[in-house]
Formats: sequence, C-alpha cells, structure tokens
Amino acid sequence: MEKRPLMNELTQGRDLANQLKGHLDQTLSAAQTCEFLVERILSSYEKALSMLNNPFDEAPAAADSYSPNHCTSTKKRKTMDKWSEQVKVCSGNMVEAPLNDGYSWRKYGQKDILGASHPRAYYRCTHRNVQGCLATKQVQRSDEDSSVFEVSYRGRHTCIQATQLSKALDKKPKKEEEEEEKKCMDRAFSFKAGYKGGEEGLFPCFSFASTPIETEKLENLFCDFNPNLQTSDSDLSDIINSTPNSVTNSPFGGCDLNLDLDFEHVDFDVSDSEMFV
DNA sequence: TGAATTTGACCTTA
DNA sequence: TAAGGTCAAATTCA
Repeated sequence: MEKRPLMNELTQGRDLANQLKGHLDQTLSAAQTCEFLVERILSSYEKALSMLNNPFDEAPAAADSYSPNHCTSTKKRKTMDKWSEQVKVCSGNMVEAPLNDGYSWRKYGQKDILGASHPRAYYRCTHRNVQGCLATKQVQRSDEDSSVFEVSYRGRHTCIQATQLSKALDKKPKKEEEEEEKKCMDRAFSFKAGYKGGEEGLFPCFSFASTPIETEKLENLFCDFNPNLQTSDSDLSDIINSTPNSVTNSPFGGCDLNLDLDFEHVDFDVSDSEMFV
C-alpha cells in the first residue's frame, strides 16, 4: 500500500476538521452536535495515523471498543460475517429502550448473557416481514454503569421507514431543494462506505442531520447530551461512533450527514466537503 | 382485536 | 457441549 499519500490525505483531513472546529460559532446546540462530529473525525484520523505509524500494532486492542467492526474474526460466528456497529448510549431516564434511532424495532428475544449482570435484548426491524428488512440490533445495559446501554447493530435497513416515505411524498420544489442543499454542503460531511463481505451498495448509507431541530433529537439520542457524563476524548468518540445507523428520517434538505464507516477503506475527498470512509 | 412484548424451547456455532 | 441467537406460543397492552 502506498503509505505516504494516505498519510497526506489523513493529515489534511485532520487539519481541515480542526479548521472546521474553529469555525463552530453557530447556535449552541448546533455547535454541540457539530463538535461531536468533529471530535469523532479527529479521533478517527488520530487512530488511522497512529496505525499507519505503527504498522506492527494492529490497533484493535488499542482502539475503543465501540468502533465499527465487520465481525469477520475467526473467533466470531460465521453468521456474524456482516456489518455491525456497536454503540454506547447513555440513558438518563433508565428506560430499557434507551434511544429512538429513527427506525422502528420489534423486540424478538431477550437472553441472559454469561458474565453480564443484565440481559441482552434482541430487536429486529418492524418491517422485516413486509419489506424484508434484515436489520437487527442488540441492546444491553452496561455492567459498569447501569445507566449506559450498549447497542450493537447488525445489517442495515433496506426498508423504507414511514417517516422517510412521508418526506419523499412531501418533496420540496427543485430550486428550493438545490439552494438548501448548497447551504448544507458548507457544513455537512458525507461518509460513504465500502462493505466487506460482498454486500457493497446493497444498503443505504446511514445518516443523521445537524439542523437545529434535528440537533435536539441528536441530543436526546446522545444521552440528552450531558457533557458532564461524556467529557473525555474517548467518550466523545464513543458517542459519535455510537451514532445509530438510523436517524435517516432527518430532513437535512436532502443533504444528510451520512455516517457509514469502514475503517479498512478510507477515501477522503476534501474538495467538495465530502469524506468517504 | 390486532400489535407488541415476554419467555421457554430450539437451533447454530465455536 | 456451552453459550449466543432466533423462533413462536402465550401474554399483555392499547
């Protein structure tokens, strides 16, 4: 692999993210959301650069435990050879379903896990039967902090959520849409992913928005955004990493912030404010 | 009454 | 064979 160009790109991306961070002088809530994103971007770059600088350090052990993974390890079940993302969500209200991630889920099982003090709940997409959506997620309360939920997602939604459907039906005039898109391009990053395992392009990108309105949702999502609970750099990484593969029902003028991570494929294009990971 | 959840049994994998 | 994951009947809820 050609190391230097990749290093240059990553370094440039990190610098640009730093610049963006310096320009976060919008409304507080929007800035908070953007700050999350920037911190996560920076964290990813730092890790990538670290890995490149230490080729013999495989890094997974050093990386935070909530990084996306492909579950292709030989230690995992073969059935887990699918995209998955483990997220961490802090629940302020201590309810069992810690977050509304924009998708509708149906619980189909619960299991006591060996060594875990809390059972693991299994959810599948409500539209599994109707639309054949195979997305599932697992929710488990953390042993260390019972106010924290660990959520892992498997597969991506192939379904059309009702919220998305209604949005599509209520589409804006093209000109207005284009203007809005132009605006949001100034502040949005777009992550696109390759997916190992032969399912590239099969699923839509994850996305979430950074409009002030949606920020409120995001803040609820991210444990009501309590900076006192999540302050460290790694924690911030956790939160951003935990961005559910959902919240796709966010009207961001057709300019969603797509988070769809594949750390094995990094293709960073800064020229048009899009980042491909 | 239909939809969602619970829970024990069963299946799959390491 | 143990543990994780899923199924499906029973139960609960709106």
